Amino acid sequence: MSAPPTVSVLGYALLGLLARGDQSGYDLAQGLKDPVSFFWFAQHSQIYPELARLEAARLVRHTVVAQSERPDKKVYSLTPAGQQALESWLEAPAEVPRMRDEVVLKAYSLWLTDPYNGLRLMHEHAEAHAHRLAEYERRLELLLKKDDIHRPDSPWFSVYSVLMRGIGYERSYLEWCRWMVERLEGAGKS
Amino acid sequence: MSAPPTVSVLGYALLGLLARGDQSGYDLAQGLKDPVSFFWFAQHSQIYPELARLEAARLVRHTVVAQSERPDKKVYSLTPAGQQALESWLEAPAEVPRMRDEVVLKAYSLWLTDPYNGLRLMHEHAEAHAHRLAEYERRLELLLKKDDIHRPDSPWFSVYSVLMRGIGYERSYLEWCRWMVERLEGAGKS
DNA sequence: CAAGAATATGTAGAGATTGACATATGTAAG
DNA sequence: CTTACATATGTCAATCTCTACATATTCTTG
Repeated sequence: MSAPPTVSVLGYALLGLLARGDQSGYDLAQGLKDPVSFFWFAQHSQIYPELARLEAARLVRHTVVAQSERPDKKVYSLTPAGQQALESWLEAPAEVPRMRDEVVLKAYSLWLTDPYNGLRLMHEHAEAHAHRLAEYERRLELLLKKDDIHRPDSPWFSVYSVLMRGIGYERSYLEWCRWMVERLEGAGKS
Repeated sequence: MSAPPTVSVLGYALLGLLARGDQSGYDLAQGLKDPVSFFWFAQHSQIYPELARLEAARLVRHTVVAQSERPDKKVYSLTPAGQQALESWLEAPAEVPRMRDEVVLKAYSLWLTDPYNGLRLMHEHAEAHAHRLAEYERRLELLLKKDDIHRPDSPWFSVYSVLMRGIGYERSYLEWCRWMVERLEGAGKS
């Protein structure tokens, strides 16, 4: 009768990555960059201790793999208990996510300052989101060539899912930035 | 020659709220709920210490106001230095916000589990976002009756701005949830 | 051969955040 | 009269997160 191990959300993120294949902490840190970073992220300094905790809870285990051309690495894999923990988490309801967005927070005080400041801010971020959107759309195009993506039990379906959310997010953000630019330009004859 | 006081983002959120009018810590906690909560939030246990820090840095000051029908309160107001700090922050560039969204993180592992779990998750969140969207749209309607909202130096312009972002966000989230439901229903003949 | 970049794993300290605990007043409902 | 609720302000401990520090290997570039 052990208490169900308390796993942080980062822990579940790592378990979810490991469910797609065994990886080292370094790989996981990279994996949290590429497609995943827009909905979860962490530094390696957070990942290594978290892996140790997951291992102490017997949700993952590792084997040391010697590499001739690189430093040795610890390759982690899910245990059955880890798989089970991941599935229980998936079945549990999730809070409606709350976001913290410093740009929108600035928008809330933009009335205090010269419209030019807002204009600059919105131009910069329009560019950043346009860039991300283009990148996500490029990936979607590649992804659509697979037919696996339509089967909900395929990991590619999940990649497809989160990519669609990323595109929706970036598109709506970009639209907002452009709307802001219009508004601020229309009035900013200073 | 004092070093420029380091203010947390929460600190700027509070300064931004105080720029709209003097308030108590309790009021600020409420203010961080209503229109603001979708882009920033904090508990009162974070707000009171932060106000103390802002006051130590001379960016705000307070006066105790006795109330006959309620406990006394401390009403905070911006100092000139606080106003200045807020404006400097507005002029500084902002990082492209990264989000942490547990729902999308779950979507990334949904391929591991019965489509029914995903379906339930997406139904729940579709409802939550539809509800928020309706609320924001209701507020927008009220707001559009004001004509102040078109002047970028009016606080109502800023409310308009963040409301538009909120609507864009909720709308794109809702669309995604519904898209997910379609996908999962179409395949989930188990 | 020296410097830099990518791989690889960790620790330490500071700061941010949450949830629980703590206290006090006044009003409204039962 | 008792309970619950809204107002009002705070502290504490645990956890999460970030930045910087620390070390070691191998390959590539100059």
